[in-house]
Amino acid sequence: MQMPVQRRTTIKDVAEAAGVGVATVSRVLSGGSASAETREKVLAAAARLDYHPSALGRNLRQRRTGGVGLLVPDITDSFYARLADGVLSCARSYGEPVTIGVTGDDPERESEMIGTLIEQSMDRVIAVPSGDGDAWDPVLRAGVNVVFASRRAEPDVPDVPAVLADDRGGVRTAVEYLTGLGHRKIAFLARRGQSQRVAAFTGALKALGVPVEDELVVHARASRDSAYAAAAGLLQRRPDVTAVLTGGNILGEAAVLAARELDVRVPRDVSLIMFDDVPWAELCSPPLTVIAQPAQDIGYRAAELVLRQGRRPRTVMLPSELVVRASCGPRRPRQ
Amino acid sequence: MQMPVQRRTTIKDVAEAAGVGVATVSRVLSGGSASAETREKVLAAAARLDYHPSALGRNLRQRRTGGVGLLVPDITDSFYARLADGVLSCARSYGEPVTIGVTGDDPERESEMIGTLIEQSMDRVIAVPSGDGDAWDPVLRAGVNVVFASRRAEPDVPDVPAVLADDRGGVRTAVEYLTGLGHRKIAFLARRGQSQRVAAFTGALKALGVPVEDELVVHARASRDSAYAAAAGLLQRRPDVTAVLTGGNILGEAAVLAARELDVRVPRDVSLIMFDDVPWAELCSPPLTVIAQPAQDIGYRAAELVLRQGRRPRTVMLPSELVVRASCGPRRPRQ
DNA sequence: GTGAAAGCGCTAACAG
DNA sequence: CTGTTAGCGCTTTCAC
Repeated sequence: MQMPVQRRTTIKDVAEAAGVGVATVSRVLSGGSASAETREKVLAAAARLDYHPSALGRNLRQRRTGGVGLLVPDITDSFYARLADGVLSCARSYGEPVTIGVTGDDPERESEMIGTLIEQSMDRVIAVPSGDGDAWDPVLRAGVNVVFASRRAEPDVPDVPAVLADDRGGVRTAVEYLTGLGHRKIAFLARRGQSQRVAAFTGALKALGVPVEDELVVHARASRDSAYAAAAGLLQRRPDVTAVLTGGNILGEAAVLAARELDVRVPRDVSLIMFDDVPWAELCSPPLTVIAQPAQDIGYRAAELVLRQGRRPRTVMLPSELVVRASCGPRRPRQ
Repeated sequence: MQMPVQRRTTIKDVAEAAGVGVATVSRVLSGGSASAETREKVLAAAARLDYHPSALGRNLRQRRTGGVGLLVPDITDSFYARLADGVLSCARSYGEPVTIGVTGDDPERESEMIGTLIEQSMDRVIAVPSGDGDAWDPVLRAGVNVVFASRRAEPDVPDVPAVLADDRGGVRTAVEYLTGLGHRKIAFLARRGQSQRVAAFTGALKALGVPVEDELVVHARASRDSAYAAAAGLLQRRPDVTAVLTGGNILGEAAVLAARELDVRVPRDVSLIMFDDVPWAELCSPPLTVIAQPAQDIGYRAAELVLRQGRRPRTVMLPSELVVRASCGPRRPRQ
C-alpha cells in the first residue's frame, strides 16, 4: 500500500489560482508592492491552497541557505546544551532553522562537519572550535559568516568575532579565594584545548607568589571516562594537593566521583571549585562552589552576531562569577 | 573593506576543467558508470578546484531535503540532550545533517516548528510530540517520514512508528518496590502530557490493592519553576505522603530542592524515585534511585528508523530499569 | 503595478 | 559511455 503523496503546492499553482503571474505572487508574499486588490487575491489563493514557499527554491536562487549551523563539542554536556539553547532561542525569533553538529572536540570530526555545512550552503555558522584554526580558512574564503562561542580557535583566526566568558577573571577570583583559605598546592584539571584557562591559572598563581608546579595541571580528553581517570590519577598521585579547580562540569563530576571513591572528603581533605554552574551543583553533596558562566547568553549573543547583518563587533566578553557554596574549606594537610 | 567572496565552484566549472559534460561529472561523483580515464579526469579536476557539490541544487532537483529534522521539548534537559545525541550520532554515520527545534512542550510552538521544517522541505522528522496529534496530519500528507521518540502523540497518530521506553514496566517496578517498603501514600509528580505514565501509575497501585487518590497525582509544566512549585506544593499540602515518584529529571531536581528547602529528609521522611537516570543522580545527596531509560538508544533507533528506507517496523519498545541507590527507605509516617 | 523570462546548481531522461 | 536538455521552485531584472 502506497501513501498518497500529494505534490507540493508551488508558487505557480498559487499564481494560476489567483489569476496573476508568479512574479506577483512572489512580490506579495515577500512584502513587495502590489495593488490592494491583487494582494487580496494572492493571499486568498495562497491560504486556500495551503501554500508554503519552498526554502529550497528561494535559497538556491539567492545562493545562500537560510538558517545557521552550530558546532558544539558535546550536546550532552549541560554547558553546551545551554549554549545551544541560547542559539536556538535567538534563531527562532529570526525564524531561522539551526543545523547542529557534534564535534566531540575532535579536529578531524570538526572538519568533516564543516564540510557538511558548506555542502548545505550554510552561510552562517556558530562554533565552539575544537581544533586547528587553519581548518576555518576555506570556510571563511567561501564567504561564510563565522562566530566563535565560548572559545577561540588556535592558532587564532583573525576576522572571526567571538563571544566569550571572562575565563581569566573567573580563574583569578577562584585562585584568590582558594589561596585566601590557605591553599598552596592547587591543582587544575583541564580539558585538552583549555590553554586559555590554564594560562590564566598559572598566571594567577604567579601573581599571588604561589610556586607553579607543572605536574599540578592535568589534562583530560572530552569523555567522562578520560575525565574520571585524570581526576582519580591526580588525587592518588598527589596526596599533598589540597584544592582542585576543574575546567568544566564533566571534569567536576569526575572529581566528585573520584574523591568519593578514594575516600577523599570534600571539603575536609580537598576543596573543589568547578568551572560552570549547573543545576546539580546545588544538589551535590556538598553543594559545589563554581565559576558560573552565562552559557545561554553566550549562545544567544553569538546567534545575534551571526544573524544581524551589518557591522559586526570584534568580540564580546561576558562576565564570569564565583558562586560560593560549600565545597571549599580552609587548608588541612591530607597526609 | 570588503571580504573577497569567491563564487562557489559549480559542477559546470568542473565539467569545463575536465573537458567533459556536466552529466558526466554528476555521474562520476555519485558513483555512476564511467570509463576509468574519464573518472580520473573528473576527480582530478574536482579536487583541483576544491569542488563541493551543492546540496541545495541536488535537493531542489530531487524534491527533497537531505537531512533530518528533530523536535524536542527542551535541549537543556539531560534526557532530551542524550536523545538528541543518539540521533546526531546515527545521522552522522549516514552523513545527514540534522536540524533541531525546541518546542518547549508547547503545541503551538510545535506547529510553528513543523512549519519551518516543511518549509525546508525536510522529508524526515523525528519528534518528541508535545501536542495535538492532529498537528501532524498535514505533515504526513505532505509525504514526510515521521518517527516519534520517547512518546506518542495524543490523540495517537496511526502510521507513525515510535521508539519508546517501557514506561509501564518502569512505573510498575518502582511502585512495587515502594509498596514493598511499606509505602501507601505515594505521589506522582508528572509533567503535563505524561498521561501514559500516570495511567501506568494508577494502574500499578490498583493492581497492588492500594487506594488511588487523584490528589496525589500532581501536574507541572515543563519549566524548572513550575516543577519546583508543584513539588513544594505537594510536600506542604500533603504531609501524609511518604513516597514520591517524579515523571522526569527536572521534576526530580525540583523535588530534591523542595524537600531540602522544606526540611523534609530523603529518605527518612519521604522516599524518592525519579524517572530517568542522569549523571548527577549519583552525585546527589542521597544518591537517587531512578527508573533508567536508554535515552541515547531511543534517539539512535529513531534515527535509524527514519533514515533506513524500506520496510518500517511499527514501533520499538526499549526496556526501562529500576536502579536502586539510596533515596528510598521503609515507610515512617512524617507527622 | 504587473508579467515574461532567465537562471541559481543539480540530476535524470533521452539521444547519440 | 557520454553530452544535451529540461526542469526542480523560486526571485529578479526588464519590459510593458
